[in-house]
Amino acid sequence: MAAVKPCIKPNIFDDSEDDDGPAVFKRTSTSKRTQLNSELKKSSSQRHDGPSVRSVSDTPNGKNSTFQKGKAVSSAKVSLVKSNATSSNASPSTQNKSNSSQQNAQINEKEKKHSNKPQSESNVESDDDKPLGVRLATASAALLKNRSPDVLKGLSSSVRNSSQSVKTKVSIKKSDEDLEDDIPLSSKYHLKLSAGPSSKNYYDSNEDKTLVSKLQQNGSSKQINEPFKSPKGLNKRPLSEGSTSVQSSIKKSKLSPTQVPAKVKQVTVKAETKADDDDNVPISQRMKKSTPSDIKSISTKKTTKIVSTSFKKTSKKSKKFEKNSKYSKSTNVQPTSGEGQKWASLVHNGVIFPPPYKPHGIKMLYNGQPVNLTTEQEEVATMFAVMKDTDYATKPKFIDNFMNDWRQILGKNHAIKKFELCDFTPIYEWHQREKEKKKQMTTEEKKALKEEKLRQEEKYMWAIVDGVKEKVGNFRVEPPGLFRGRGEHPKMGKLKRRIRPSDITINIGKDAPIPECPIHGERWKEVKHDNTVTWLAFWNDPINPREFKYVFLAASSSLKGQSDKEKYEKARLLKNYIHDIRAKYTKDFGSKDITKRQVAVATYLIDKLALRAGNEKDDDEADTVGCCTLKVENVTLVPPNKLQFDFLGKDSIRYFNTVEVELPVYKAIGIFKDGKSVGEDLFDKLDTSKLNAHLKELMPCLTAKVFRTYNASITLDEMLNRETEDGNVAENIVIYQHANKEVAIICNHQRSVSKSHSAQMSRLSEKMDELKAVLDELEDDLMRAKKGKPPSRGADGKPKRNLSPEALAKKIAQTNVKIEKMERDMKTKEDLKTVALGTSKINYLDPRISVAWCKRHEVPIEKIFNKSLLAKFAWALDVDPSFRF
DNA sequence: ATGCCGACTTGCACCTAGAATT
DNA sequence: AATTCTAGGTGCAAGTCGGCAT
Repeated sequence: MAAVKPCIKPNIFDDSEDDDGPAVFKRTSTSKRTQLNSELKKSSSQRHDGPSVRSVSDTPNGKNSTFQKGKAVSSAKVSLVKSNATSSNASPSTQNKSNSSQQNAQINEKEKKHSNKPQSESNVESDDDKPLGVRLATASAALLKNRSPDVLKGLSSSVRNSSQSVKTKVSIKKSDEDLEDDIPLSSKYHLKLSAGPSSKNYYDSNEDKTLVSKLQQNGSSKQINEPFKSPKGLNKRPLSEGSTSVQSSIKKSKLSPTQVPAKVKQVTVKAETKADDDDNVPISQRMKKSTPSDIKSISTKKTTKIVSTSFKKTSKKSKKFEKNSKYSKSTNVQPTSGEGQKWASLVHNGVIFPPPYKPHGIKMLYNGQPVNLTTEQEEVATMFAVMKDTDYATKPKFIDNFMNDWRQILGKNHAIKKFELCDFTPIYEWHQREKEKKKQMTTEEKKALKEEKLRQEEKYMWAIVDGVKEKVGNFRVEPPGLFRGRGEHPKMGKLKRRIRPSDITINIGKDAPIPECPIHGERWKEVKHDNTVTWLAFWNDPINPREFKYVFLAASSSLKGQSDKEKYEKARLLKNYIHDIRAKYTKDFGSKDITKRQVAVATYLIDKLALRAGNEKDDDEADTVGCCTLKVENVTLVPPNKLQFDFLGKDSIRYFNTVEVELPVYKAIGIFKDGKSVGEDLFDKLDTSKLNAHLKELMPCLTAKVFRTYNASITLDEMLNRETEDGNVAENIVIYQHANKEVAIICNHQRSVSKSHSAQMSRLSEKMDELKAVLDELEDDLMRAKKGKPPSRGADGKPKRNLSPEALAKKIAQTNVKIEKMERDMKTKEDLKTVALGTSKINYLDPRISVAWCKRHEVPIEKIFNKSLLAKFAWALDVDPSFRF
C-alpha cells in the first residue's frame, strides 16, 4: 500500500473494552450530542488561519554557534570499553517464555481473541508482546562496573585521541562519585536483564530463522534482581560532555517529509479496535488491507459496534471508579467530529499577565562602585543576580548571552561594559532577604496572599468547551527572565522579554465574548475562531520567534483525555502488528538496499531500545540526538556483537548503554559507520519523515514514538500480571512500583540526585548502625539471660531490666524486622535516586492497565494515582477489570 | 523532495505545602 | 514546635509529527 494513507484518527478504536458503549466523554453538565452533530456539518476550512502572523525574527545573535562549534566531539571510550565488555560477555541463555505465557490464567475473551493471530497463536503472543529490550537485553555488567571514570567522563575522547580535537568542553567538575551516578538508567536495566537465563529470542517465531539462528539468544531474566548499583555518589548527570560540534557543519537543515499521508482528522466515529477485529485475518493481509478501509472512520463505526458488543458480553464493569469521573459514556457520538473539529463552542477569559516589575532600588556594584540603573536595566540585572547559586551563573555562554542582551538595554554609553567588573551581590542579598521575609510570614498571612492570588486568577482558570467547564492548563503568561536552556544550549542566558497583550493571539468561539484585555490601554494582537485546534491563546516565543507558546486546556480536560486514549489505543493496535513488523525488519537487516537496511536497523533500535525518532535540529539548539540523528561516534562496536550507545538525548540527558544485538545489526552498524568520520550521521539515508513514512506502511498511523508507548505499557502489563501474587495492598504497591521503575529505566527517564541525598543516606546508615548495636546488645543479653546472668549495663551505665529470654527473643525479632525494613528502604532510595518514575506514569503507561490491575487485586486506585492523575485519567477509571493492554 | 510552520506531547527542575520525624 | 523530607503541582523547555508551499 502506498506509503501514504490517511491516518485515522483513532476514533477508530473501540472503546468497547472498557465500557459498554462506545465511549464518549461525557461532560458533566451538558451533553455534547447536539453540538456534535452540528460540528459534523461544519467544514474545517478554517484550518489555515493558525497562528500566521509572526513577527520577524529578531534574534540578534541567533547565530551564536560558536560555542557549540567549539565543542569537541567525543566518543572515545572505545578501547576501554571494548576490553571490559568482552569480559563481561553475558551468556545468552535461552529459554523460554513459558513463564510469561501462563501468567494469566484468566485471560479474558479479548485476550483470547488476540491470540488468534496467525502466527502468534499458541501463546507465542506472549513473546511478541514483550518489549524487545526485555527479551533481548544485554548488557555488560562488568563493563559498567569497570568503567573508569575516564570513560564516563569523556565521551570526549576519541576525538581527543584522534587528535582532531579541539575539545573544548567546558569542564565540569566531577568527583568520582559523581561518575557513578552518571550511569544511565538504561544501562542499569539492561544490566540486570542480561544476566540471566532468558526468554527466547524474540524473533524466533519469524520466518527468518537463518538470521536468528546466527544470533545468540540472550535473555532477559527478570529474576536477576540486582540492578546495577551505584555505590555512592551524588550528583547529576553528565552533561555536555557528549556530542559536539563537528557535526554542526554536517548537519542538514531540517528534515524533510517525504510523503505525508493526508490526515484524516479526528473523525468521528469510534473506531474499533481494529485489532480485535482483524484478528482472524493473517497479519500480512491485514496490513495491506487495513488501512484504507478500517481506518477510515465511518465504516469503522459499524464494525466497532459489533465488535464491542461481542466483547462486552463477558465483561461486567465495575463502576466504582466512575463517580469521580467527569467523563462517561453517553452516546455514540464522538466528541469531535467533522473534519478535524475539536470543539463547537469555546468560551474563556484569555490569559493573565505577570505583574509589572517593581524596582527595589538596590544598587549593584561596578568596579566596586554603586551604579544607577533605570527600572528596566535593574530588572534585567536582578534576573541575573537571583540566579547566583545556579550552575547557569558560571557558564560562559550564559554570561555572554546575558551580557549581550543586557548591554542593549544599558545602551551604548553606559558605564557597565564588562561582566568581570559587575558585582550583583547587593541585589542577590536583597533577594535572599525577601525570600526570608516571605518564609517568616505567618500562616494566616500566607493564606491571605494565596487567596488574593486565587481571586485574581480564578476567572482565567476555566474555559467552557462545548458547554462543559474545563480547567485551563497554563493561563499565566510567562514572565520575563533569562532563558534557561538545557544542556549546552547556545541561547542560554538570553533575555526572554516581557510578553504583552499585543503579542498574543486569542482563539475563542465565534459566539463567545472576546476576553477583555487585562492590561489597560492595550489590546490583543489578534482574535481568531479556529475550532480545528485546541489552543486558547498563543504568542511567539521571544527566544525563538518562529516558535510558539500555547495556552491549552489542562490534562484533566476531555479534549486531552480523548487524545490520550487515542494514543494508547494506537499503541495497543501495534500489539497486533508487532510480530510482523519485527519479522520484516529482521529480514531487512540483510537487505542490499542500503536505505532499506538503515530503516530496518533504525526501527529495530527504536523498538528494542525505546529510542526517540530523532528529528534534525538547528544549530541554535542544544546538540542532542535521537535515533535518526545518531552520529557515528555515538555507537561503538563492541565485539562480538554488542553496541555501546553514548549520546545526549532529549533535554541533554545522557543515554549510555551497551546492548547485545543480532549479528546482522551489529554488522550493519559497522557498515554504516564505515568510511565516515566523527560528526557524520550514522543513518545517512534516513530522517524521521522517511522512517515514519515507512512505519506507516506497516501499520496505519504508526510512528516512531508509538513504540515507546507500546513497550512501556506492555512491560507494565506483563510485569504486573506476572509478578502479582495474592499479597496485601502494600506488597502489591511494591510490585507496581517495581514495574514502574523498569519502565522508567527502559525509557531512560532520569532525574538529578537531590542535593541532600548523600546526607540523607548517611543519616540512615547511622541509624542503621544504632539499630545494629541495639541488636548486638540484645543478643548479648539473651545469651546472658539463658545462662541466668543479668543483662549487661546499658551504654549509660544504668542497669537494664531483667527480661526473660522469651521477651528478649521477641525484641530481637522486632529489631531484625526494623533493620530489614530499613535496609530495603535504603536500597530503594539508592536505586531510585536517579530514576524518575513520574514521566512514564504520566505519559507512557496506559492508565487502564493500572486501573484494571487495581480492581483485580483490590488495591485502591488512589494508592497508584494521585489526585491530578486521577483527573487526567478519568477516562480510564471505569475500565473493565479484565482489561489487558 | 525539502523546508518550514504549526500544534501538540513529553520531560526535567524547581517550589511548596504538608507529612513525617525529631 | 522545629526541622527535614517528600509528593505533587507548576513552569517552561524540548521533543514528535503532520501538512503545506515550494
